[in-house]
Amino acid sequence: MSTSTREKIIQLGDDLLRKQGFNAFSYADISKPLHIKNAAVHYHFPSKQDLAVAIALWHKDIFDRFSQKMANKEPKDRLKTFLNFYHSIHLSEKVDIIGAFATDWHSLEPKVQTEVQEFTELVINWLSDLIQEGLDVGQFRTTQNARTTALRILSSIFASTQLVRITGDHDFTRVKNSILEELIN
Amino acid sequence: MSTSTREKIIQLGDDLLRKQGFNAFSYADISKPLHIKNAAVHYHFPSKQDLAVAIALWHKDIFDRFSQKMANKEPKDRLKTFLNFYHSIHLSEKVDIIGAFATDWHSLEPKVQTEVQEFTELVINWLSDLIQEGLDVGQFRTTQNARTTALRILSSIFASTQLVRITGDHDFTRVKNSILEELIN
DNA sequence: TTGCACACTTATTAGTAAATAAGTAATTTA
DNA sequence: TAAATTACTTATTTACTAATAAGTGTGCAA
Repeated sequence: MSTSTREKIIQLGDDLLRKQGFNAFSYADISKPLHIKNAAVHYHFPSKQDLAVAIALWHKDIFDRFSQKMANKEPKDRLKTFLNFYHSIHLSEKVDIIGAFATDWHSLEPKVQTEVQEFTELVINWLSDLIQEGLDVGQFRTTQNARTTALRILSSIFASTQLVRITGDHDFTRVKNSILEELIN
Repeated sequence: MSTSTREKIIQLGDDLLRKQGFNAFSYADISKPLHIKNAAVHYHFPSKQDLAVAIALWHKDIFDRFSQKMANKEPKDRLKTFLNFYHSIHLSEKVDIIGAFATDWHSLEPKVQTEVQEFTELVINWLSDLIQEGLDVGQFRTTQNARTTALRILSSIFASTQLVRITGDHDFTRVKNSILEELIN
């Protein structure tokens, strides 16, 4: 199964967005490694904002498949897999897509913002459901409600992908473990 | 007491950095509102990276004065003031300086990175000390050590300034309150 | 009063940005 | 097999970017 040029552009764009920031990469950074011309990228995504929309949609798609695959797993394992996923983001020297979009928020067009908002709600709702389920079966403990706990877990883990760029590696594992410890007896 | 042009450039640069992102603003965005020429900005800060250094140093300076002013307050009040400070960041539609620098990390020169690292350690150490002190006097409870707790609080609160750009206002207060509730009996 | 540092402006440059128009070759469809 | 569609390239444009060289006026110091 070969990857289409369109798909390659999205993946490389995502990589650049999360490694350097949305306004720190250009179409030349995409066209050169793919050995195509600037205009070929514009053929698939007329504007950079169109590319941003496609990247957001791609993440929604990946997350949908992820949550379907995890549907029958128990809450604790779902959370662990989620945190391990962020660990792999950290190891690849990227930051989370939510944070990457958030810091450049005011340079994004409404159509991009809407997609990012939908993706973010998808993740928060998935996390909230997971936590509620864990509370119901007595696997988790927390004094906060499910959405608040979800927000704190999400913010802690995605901020960590940013923070450890500054403070260094060891702090990521520290935060990751503390999230689990806090929730699980 | 009038503000020097140099100071105005730093403050406006900081504003733009945290509203739009480091690579989303130009020297023209600074010179126009201040009614000076592009080259005047370059006179004070020859390169954009020099301006970034100055912004980081400015934050170190502000934080030093903040921590001196708070030195005699009890841990609980220090933490509350710290969280309220982030609330004001959120209200002014900015993100935290640490996150703003982190997402554009790979487009920053070493001299900038070093200053940002030093500022970040300053904040983490201040938070750690505050938490340790709170634990010692029985004002806080946590199963984690002080640095881990500091990292989780910092990441939660600075990520929230980003996250609520996407999800909306109400979630900020939610997270802020949950940080306090979790720590204080 | 001379001269020199300071805080700029004027004017320009070299480079890069996103974006588009027009052309081409290969494949698909009618 | 003619026509249209797809996936590009070539070539160019407009606009902006950071950065710099050279000049200007103002005020202070020797």
